[in-house]
Amino acid sequence: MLAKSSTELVRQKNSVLVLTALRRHGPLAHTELSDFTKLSSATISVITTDLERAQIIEKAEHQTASGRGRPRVLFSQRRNCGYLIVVIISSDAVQYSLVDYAGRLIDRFTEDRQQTVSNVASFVRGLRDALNRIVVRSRLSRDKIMMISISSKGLVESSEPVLRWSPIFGREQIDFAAVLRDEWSAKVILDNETLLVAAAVGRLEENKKGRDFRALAALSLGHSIGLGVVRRGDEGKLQISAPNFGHMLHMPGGGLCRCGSRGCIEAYAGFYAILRTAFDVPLDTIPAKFVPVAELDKIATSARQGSRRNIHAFRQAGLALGYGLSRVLSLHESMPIAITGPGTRYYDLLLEGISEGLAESHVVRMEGMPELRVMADEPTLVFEGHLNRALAMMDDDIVRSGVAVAELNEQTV
Amino acid sequence: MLAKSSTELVRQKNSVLVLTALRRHGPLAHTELSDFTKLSSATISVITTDLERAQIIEKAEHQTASGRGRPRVLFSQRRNCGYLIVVIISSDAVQYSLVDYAGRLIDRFTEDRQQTVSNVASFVRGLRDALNRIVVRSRLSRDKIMMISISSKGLVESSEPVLRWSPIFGREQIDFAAVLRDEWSAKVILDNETLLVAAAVGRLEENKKGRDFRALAALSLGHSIGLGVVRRGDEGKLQISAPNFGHMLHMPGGGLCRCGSRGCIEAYAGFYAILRTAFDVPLDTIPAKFVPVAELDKIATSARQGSRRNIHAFRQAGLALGYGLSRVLSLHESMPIAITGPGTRYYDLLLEGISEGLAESHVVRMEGMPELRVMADEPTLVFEGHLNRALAMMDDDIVRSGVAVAELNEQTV
DNA sequence: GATTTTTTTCTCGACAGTCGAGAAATTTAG
DNA sequence: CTAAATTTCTCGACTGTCGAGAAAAAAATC
Repeated sequence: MLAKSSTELVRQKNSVLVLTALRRHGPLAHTELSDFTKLSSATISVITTDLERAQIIEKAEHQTASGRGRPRVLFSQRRNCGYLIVVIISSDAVQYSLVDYAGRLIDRFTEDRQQTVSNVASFVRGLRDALNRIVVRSRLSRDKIMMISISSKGLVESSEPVLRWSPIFGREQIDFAAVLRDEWSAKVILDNETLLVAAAVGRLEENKKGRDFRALAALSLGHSIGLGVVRRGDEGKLQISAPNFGHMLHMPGGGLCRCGSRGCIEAYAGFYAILRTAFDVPLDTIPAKFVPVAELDKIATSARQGSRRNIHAFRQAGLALGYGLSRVLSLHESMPIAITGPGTRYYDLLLEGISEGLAESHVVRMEGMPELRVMADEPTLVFEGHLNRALAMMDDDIVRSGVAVAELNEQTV
Repeated sequence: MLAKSSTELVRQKNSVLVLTALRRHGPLAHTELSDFTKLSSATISVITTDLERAQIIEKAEHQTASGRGRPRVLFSQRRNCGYLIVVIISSDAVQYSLVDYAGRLIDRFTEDRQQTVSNVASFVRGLRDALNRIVVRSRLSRDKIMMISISSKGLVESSEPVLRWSPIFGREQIDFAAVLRDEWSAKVILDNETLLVAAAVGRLEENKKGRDFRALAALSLGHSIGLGVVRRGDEGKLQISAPNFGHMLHMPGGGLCRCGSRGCIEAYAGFYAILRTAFDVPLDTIPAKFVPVAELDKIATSARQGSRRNIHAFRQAGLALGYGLSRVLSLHESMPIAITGPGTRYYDLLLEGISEGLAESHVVRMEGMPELRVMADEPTLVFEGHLNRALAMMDDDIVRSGVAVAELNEQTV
C-alpha cells in the first residue's frame, strides 16, 4: 500500500515545486515563484528563506531595477551546491561533462574508444581514470559530486544502474554502482540513450503544448536502433520508458542480429543490416562490428540514383521499422514519432517502407498515420535529457536530505 | 507541472488510506487501522470520527469480546453510502450487477444479446432499460447510484468512457458518458475486460508477494484475444494498461481479421481463426461472427488424437501468441503471464507454439522463459477487477467531495 | 466483590504547514 | 518632497500529525 502523508511531506513537495520552477524558467523573483507554483506569497517566503539558509538557493547580487516599485530580488540555484558528471557512452567514444547545480557546463572532454578492444575491464579502468581526471582538473572536492549520470545504447535495468546488454559489450554486464562505489559517494544512474532523447523531446513538447501533450516516441536510427517513449501518467507526471525496440522480433527465423538472436528489427534496420541487404550477403553472416558512415552514404547516393538493390535495402529497413512501430503503437496508443540519430540522413529512402509498414496495422487504420518528424541533433538531445533527469533528481534528493541537515547545522551554531 | 500540496490534501490522502485498508482487510478496529496505515492512533481517531460523521463508515453493532482489555470496536463502510452498477458486456450476453459500497452483491441478472442484431441503437436501448430495471427493483433512489462500471472486449479510450472498437459493434463507437448523461448522475467508467483481469490478478499477486511483485500480463483467449498488463509504477502504485494486443500485427499481409485489417494476432489465434486454419479455408475469407465452442472442441479432440492438420491449427495460433507476447515483453520487461478465458481448455495444444514463439526473441534469451500460468475462472476475475477499480475510485471521490459536504450539513444543523 | 492487569480508545498540548490580509520596504513619477 | 506603484515580509487563523498519557472497559486475581 501507499505511504502515508504528513505535513513535512507537504513542505518537501512544495520545496521541490519551487526548485523545479527555478529550473524551468531560470532565476525568478518571489512574485513569479508564487505565480508558477500557485503557492501563496507567505509560503514562498518561508520556503525560500529555508532553502537559502540551507545553501541551496541564493539571491542574485545585482537586481535589475525595471519599472517602479520595490525592486524584485531574483532567486537562483547556488551553483556550488552540488555537481553532476554526465557520461555519454557511444560506439566510438565516451564523452565526460562536468555540470554545476544550475545546469551550467564547466568542463568537457571526449575519450576515443579503440574499436578493437571492447573489453569491459579496460573500459572500466578508462572510466575511473576519466572521472578522476575531470574532478581533479576542476579542483573540486570529490564529495561535491552528487551524481554521476551515465547513458548507453542497449538494455538497462530499470531499478539499478546495471547495463544488461549493449551493442558494445554484448552480454557482459556492467554494474556501474558496484564499479564506482568504492571511489565515489555520488549517486550513480544509468539510462538508455534514446530514453533520454525521449525525455528531452517530451519536455520540449510539454513546454509548447502544456497539458495537451499526451505521448511521444523517439526513434533513434544508427548502427543500432533505439526507442524511447514518454507518456503522461495517471497523476499528470511524464513517464518515460525505453522499450527494447531494436531487438524486438521483426521476422521469425530472420536475419542474424548482433545480439545473437534472429530476426530482430535491428537486423534489418541497423546500419550493418542495410549494408548486408545491399550487398546481398547471406542473412546469417555474422554482422560487422562497425560500419563507417561513408560506406552507407555510398549506398544511399546510389539508391537515390536509382539502384534497385540499394533502394530495396532501405525499403526493407523502413518496413522493419514501420511494422515495429505499428506494434509499439498497438501496445501503447497512437502518438507522434520523433526520429533522430545518424540514420535520419537516409530518411528520404526509409520513409516509404516506414509508412507502408505502419499503414497495415489496425491502430493506424483506426487513428490515422501518426505524425513523423525528424529531429537532427541527437547528441544535444541526449545531453538535454541527462540534465533534465539528473538535475530534477538532485533537487529531490537535496530537499529530502539537505534542508533537514542544514537546519541541524544552524541549530548547533 | 505538478499540483501544489497542502494540509487538506494530506488529510484526503490519509482518509483514502484508511478506506483502502478497510477494503483490503474487511472491518478493522482503531488499533489495526493504525497498524496498517502507519498513522498514529490520534490521527486515526480524528479521521474515523470525521468519516463517521460524514456517514461514510460506521461502528459495527456487536463487537466480539475476544480476550481481555477494552473491547475493540470495528469500523466498516456504511453499505448504503453509495451503490455501484457493474455492466459486463460479452459476446453473447450482458450481465448487470448491483453492488453496495461495501462490495456486497445485491442483485444480478443477465440479458442475452441476440447475435443477429448487433445494432448499437438497440443495444443502448437495452442498456438503459436494464439499468432502470435494476435500480427500480432495488427500491433505491436513483441518485444513490454513484458509479456505473462497464467492461467490454475491444479498444477503449483511456480518458473517457468511449468504446472505440469492439468485436461486437466494430467501428461503431459508443460514448457511454453521453448515452447515460441525461438519465444518470453517476460517474460512468469503461474498461477493457482483460485489463480488469490483469487488475484482479495483480491485486492477488500483490497480496501474496507484497512489494516484491513487479509486473504481470493477463492473456485472455477466446473468440477474440485480449491482453492486460499490470506494472508497479514509479511511486509504488500499480499501473494497469490494456494494449490492443489482439490486433497487433502478427504477419504482414496475413489472414483477414474481423477488424478488417490483415495479419492481426487474433486472425491466427482467435477461435474463428483456429477454425479457419483447421478447415483450410482461404485466409481472406470473411471470418465467422461467432463460433460455437463445441465446434472447436471437436477440432481439439481430433488434434489430441493425432490429426496433423488440427494440431497445426493450434500450433499456428500458439506461434502467433508466442511471437506477440515476446514483443510485449521486449517493449515492457519480462514478466509472468496469466492465461485465462475459454481458450485455456486448449492450453495443451497451444503451449508448444507459444513456447516456441517466445523462445526466439532476444528478451527470452536474456531473461529466460517467463512463467506461464493458467487461471481458469475468467468471469470471476473480471468482476473482481470491476470491484477493485470502481470501489477504489468511489473511495477517492467520496473523500474528495463527501467529507466536506457532510461537515457543512453538520454546521447548518 | 474489590482490585489489579491488560488492552483499546480517546484527549490534550506541541509542533509543522499553508493562507489571506495587511504592513513594510523601496523605487519611480510628478 | 510627496504620492503612487510594486514587491516582499509578517502576523494571526486554520488545518494537519504526533506522542504521551488519561480514560474506558473487560478479564484475571486475590
